[in-house]
Amino acid sequence: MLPPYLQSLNEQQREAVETLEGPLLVLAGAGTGKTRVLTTRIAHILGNHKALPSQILAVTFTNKASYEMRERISSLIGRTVEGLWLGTFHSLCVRILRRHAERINLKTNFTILDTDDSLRLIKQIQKAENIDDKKWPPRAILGMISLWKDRGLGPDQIDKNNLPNQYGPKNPALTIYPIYQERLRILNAVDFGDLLLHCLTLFTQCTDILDFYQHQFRYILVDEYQDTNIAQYLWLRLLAQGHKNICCVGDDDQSIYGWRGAEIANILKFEHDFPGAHIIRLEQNYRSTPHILGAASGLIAKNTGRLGKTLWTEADAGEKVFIKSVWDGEEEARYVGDEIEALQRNKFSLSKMAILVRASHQTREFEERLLTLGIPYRVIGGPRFYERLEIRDALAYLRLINEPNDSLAFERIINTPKRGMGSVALQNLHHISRSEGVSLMASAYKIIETDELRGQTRNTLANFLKDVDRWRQQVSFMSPSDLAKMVLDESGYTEMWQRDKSPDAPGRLENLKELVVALEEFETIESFLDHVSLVMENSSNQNVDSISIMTLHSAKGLEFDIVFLAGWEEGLFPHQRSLGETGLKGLEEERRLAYVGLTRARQRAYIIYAVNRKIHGSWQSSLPSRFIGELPKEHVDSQTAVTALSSNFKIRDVTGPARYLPTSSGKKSLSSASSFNKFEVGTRVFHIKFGYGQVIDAHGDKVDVDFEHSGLKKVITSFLEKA
DNA sequence: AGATGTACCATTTTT
DNA sequence: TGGTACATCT
Repeated sequence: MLPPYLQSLNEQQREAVETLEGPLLVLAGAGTGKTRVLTTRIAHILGNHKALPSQILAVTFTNKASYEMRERISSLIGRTVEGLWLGTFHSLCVRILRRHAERINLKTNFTILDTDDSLRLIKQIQKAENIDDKKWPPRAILGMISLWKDRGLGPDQIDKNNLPNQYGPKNPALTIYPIYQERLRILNAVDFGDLLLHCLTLFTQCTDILDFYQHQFRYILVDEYQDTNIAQYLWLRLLAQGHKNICCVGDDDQSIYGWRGAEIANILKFEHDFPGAHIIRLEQNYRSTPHILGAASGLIAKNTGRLGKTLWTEADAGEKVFIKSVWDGEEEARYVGDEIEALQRNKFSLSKMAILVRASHQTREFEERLLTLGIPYRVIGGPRFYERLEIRDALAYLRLINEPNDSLAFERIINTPKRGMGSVALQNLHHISRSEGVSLMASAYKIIETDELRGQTRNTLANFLKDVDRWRQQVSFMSPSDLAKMVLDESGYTEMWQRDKSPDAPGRLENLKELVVALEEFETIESFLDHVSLVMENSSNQNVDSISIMTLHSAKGLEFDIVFLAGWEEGLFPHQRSLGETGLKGLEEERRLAYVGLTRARQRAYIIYAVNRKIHGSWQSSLPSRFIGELPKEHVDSQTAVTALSSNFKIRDVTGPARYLPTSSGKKSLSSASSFNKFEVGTRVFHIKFGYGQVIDAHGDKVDVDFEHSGLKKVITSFLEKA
């Protein structure tokens, strides 16, 4: 008799769950239930008492995925599970490093720096080393260093004769990398990449520790294997050498993190790395309609070097992928907003819809439109709570209390609120810090013993140091939440915002309160800071039914009934920068991204492209994305012709920018009988804003309507419904 | 020290 | 277009 959780699986899924011994690679296409396989597998291992929770190591791509997996496992086996090693690579590495950091010359209370801090640090180094930050922006330097780290290379492991980059041999990242690592050590801090790198160092240098974990983890499971980078791959391979029970789930067609060092090659050489590996393919798609699946499959077939899967489904045909051409970004947002409202009227819930964009700045126009329409939305992966100015300041206070050598935190708050410690005083501290190789805090202690600073500045600095000392002494007597509240009050930070007359000051005070509340859930400041640096989702996940806006990258692993794919234009998607340097490789990754986007949709997918787009304040005309042309005709419903006409009409409306627009190209004058015939003269129509009315004149997709309440208006047919 | 003004350039994607 | 780095002002 099969346990109930196995009964509902198909043959391949069940095989993937039940093959418990030896290396296993599950090649799972989009929407084939790979996450389900992973959770069921863990439940199965636990249910059969094959292993204790602590003997299972499961790696997911996001923290959110971990939470969801944990919940599903609990519901499958009917009880909560404690002690699983379930998390992202990063969170698992933190867990290990917090135990053993001192073995590799790192203090266990290290701070985890985010990208912002890393950039500031690099900038400081560039200044000190006289490296032009115009020619070599810190972002580029950090990108280079991160890439090395993603490949598992420390500063002393770089092959100077074989630099894998486009910047050439004079690349200052080479100089900066060792200095950067040394500075991090002084700060007692690590960056994202270090988490993996230090963990690797730990495993290779301390064989007893590696032994211990190799023994402990009897079952290793990895989700989204196609997006592991070399460092993560090495990490996994080391740990898997013990029991060799590693189960990786992935889809080469959904590899979209090549730019971050992910290697599809990892999935291709799995058999080689783990001899005797078993391979299972999941090809039955349970998510999308055949039209959506057909469009996506046709698109991805243009890529070369695929492992190749043939997805199929038993679902009913459903609707074709809908392609819509619009005049510009504004109309795009308007169109999407109107569709959303129409769908809402048909009882679709907002939480089942998503707007997916290529680049995060595209979210803005949609946000504005949804705000005016009063449609609740949330931007996934957008500006986050913990990235707000006031929260970062407050966190800096906590960081400094937790680790006084965290100079970046020190620098952030030494003059916030204003204490009269200006740039001159700070430069003095930096000078000492650099020449003696100590932190800013330590430099401050030194300088107040001297006459380097003016009397008053010296006093304020001395007082600040006393304050920090006092706060540090309270750590063991107060809860993190109470301590934070006290620190914010005593430092004058709260007061600073209370005095501030600007309109956003009250909101900031609210956020600070929210931070204090959030802290209540944590036992130590350190655990809270870990949470902040590793967990990215917005804390304000209200229960309001709302539509999601996000980038295609953030949409990975998610699914929605209705998906709006916006901005499918050459240059934007595929993005110009992905084409330039990496050529075909870049293009294929963009195509996989398009594939990921399409396959998020269960019932209906819209693809939208604008004929004109504003870039850096000036208008540019754009061509439809080549991906649109690559979609099999039988699976799409295109309205290109309608829009060509609409462009001509709209030029009259656009006053300034219209000058820069090209005259319409011949290609778009193809006619399709579909949409604008619907609204012939005399048709009774409904308009969202103007209500009911009658068409009195029609030209192209623009019609004159006599509305019962609003009078004569010229409107676009896409706003209209037949009444 | 801090506030105000001006010139310049550009972020594609994120654990 | 809008953010930010630097220069100049009070």
